[in-house]
Amino acid sequence: MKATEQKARAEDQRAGHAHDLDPCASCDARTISVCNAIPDRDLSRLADIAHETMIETGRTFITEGDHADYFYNITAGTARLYKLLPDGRRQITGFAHAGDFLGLAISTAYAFSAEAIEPVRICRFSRQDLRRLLDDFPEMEKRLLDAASNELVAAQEQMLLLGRKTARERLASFLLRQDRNDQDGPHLYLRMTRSDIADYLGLTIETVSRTFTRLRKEGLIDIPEPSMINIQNRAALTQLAEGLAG
Amino acid sequence: MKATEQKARAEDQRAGHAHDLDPCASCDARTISVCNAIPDRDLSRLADIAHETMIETGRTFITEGDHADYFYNITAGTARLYKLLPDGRRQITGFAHAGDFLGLAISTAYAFSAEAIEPVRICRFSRQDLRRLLDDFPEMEKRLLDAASNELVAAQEQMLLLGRKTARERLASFLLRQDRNDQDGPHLYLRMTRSDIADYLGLTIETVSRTFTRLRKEGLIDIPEPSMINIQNRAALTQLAEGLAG
DNA sequence: CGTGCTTTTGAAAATCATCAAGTATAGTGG
DNA sequence: CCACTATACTTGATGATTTTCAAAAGCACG
Repeated sequence: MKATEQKARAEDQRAGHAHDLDPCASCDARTISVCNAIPDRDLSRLADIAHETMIETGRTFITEGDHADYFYNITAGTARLYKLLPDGRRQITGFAHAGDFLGLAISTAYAFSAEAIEPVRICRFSRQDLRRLLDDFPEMEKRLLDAASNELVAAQEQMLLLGRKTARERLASFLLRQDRNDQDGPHLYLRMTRSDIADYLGLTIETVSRTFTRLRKEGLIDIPEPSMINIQNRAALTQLAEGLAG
Repeated sequence: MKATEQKARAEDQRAGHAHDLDPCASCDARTISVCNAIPDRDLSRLADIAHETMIETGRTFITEGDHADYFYNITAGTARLYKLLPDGRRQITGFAHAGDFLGLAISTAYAFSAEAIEPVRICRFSRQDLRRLLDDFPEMEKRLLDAASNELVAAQEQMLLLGRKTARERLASFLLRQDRNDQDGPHLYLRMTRSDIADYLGLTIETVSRTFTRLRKEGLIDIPEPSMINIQNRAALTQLAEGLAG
């Protein structure tokens, strides 16, 4: 075991994660990630090339344009993925959660940056190591293809939102999507700021705020605090998200 | 050989394509498509499950929401891929050319519709047949993953365009991208209408037309006829596409 | 030479952005 | 415990880009 790996292991134990000889076997995210394609008896192969690290809130761990030497698997937390224009305009292309992988880009450079918006735990693989692993476990390649296909579908849905939906429709779509993904009980907790939401939906923070207020006044949602939303009228919100309401 | 396949073969010969015993071996699109992952000696395996068809201009051959039973490989022509909102608003998510594959969606339904905007030749595979082929030729799965990764990068770039670029910047980006893809000599020939361009860039046809006119008056481009564009000042257009110019 | 379609151009309207305060909320240090 | 600061969020007034509505011009086709 390399020193860097020992360090990562130690960090992880401080974070309160018990480990036997095979950290991948006890990984919370395994069953929901591409790693599940590796059979139990071969998990040590995976652990040998995985490098687990904690990323504190606000830290950028992938930078658009950098040489894409590593592949990442998020095992806890949330990251925002974004692209920048030279003058600072930002487009958030998605939010990554436990089970998501990043850095698939075949090209030599990352196509986006990734920054933790709450503490994130990542598993890092070098591209070479991953390539060898994929050669030995074709099932994992299938999983990656499935995951990439799903991301592509989500990206197409987002293009429809950005290109053709109004601010109200964008917010309605966003809330319903968040609600579907994050099942945190009756409330919907937004892990991102208004600024993140704006840059994700192609709007400004003012428009996001105003639109939330309007949806609240119309009784479609309730906002007990800025990052907590209750959906009050799901039917109306759904109609709105599909572009069927004023 | 099944009757339907004989019919397809016959159609194809009418279209002027010579065939030996193995149509995949003589396919113009093979070298630029995922089919290239199949070694020459196994091409008959591919040909056995492929069903080649001509699609006339204007015909929709994939409908969003339909059960995704088939996988398609475009071997000639151009198709527009789009999503619709119930009230008719349309977002074109891309244009597919020879070598592109469609219908990767893992989910049971197609996420978009596909319509020929000039005569298109497609190779159709049933999902089951393809699955078996992929199991036997892991290299093809790798190719699909590479292709999906590239599509994902393009989709993220398009999200930046739709969410954060002005009309001028969108048109500049569009023209440069088209120019990079279609190397038809000195001119850039647009295969799609203004309406298609508008629905691809999240604009209206009027805005597209006005913006083209303005770019022409400023000397960045020349428009000898509506579907033919000459880039006059590539540097300025590039600056504009990156958001660095007024 | 109409007829229908695409494209272009003009004027008015609307949505959303920008500019500008003002209000919460959380964290810090006295 | 209370200012004090920093940050996020909200709200208001104004403005600009883009859309909508409308019509004319250009082209292909029968």
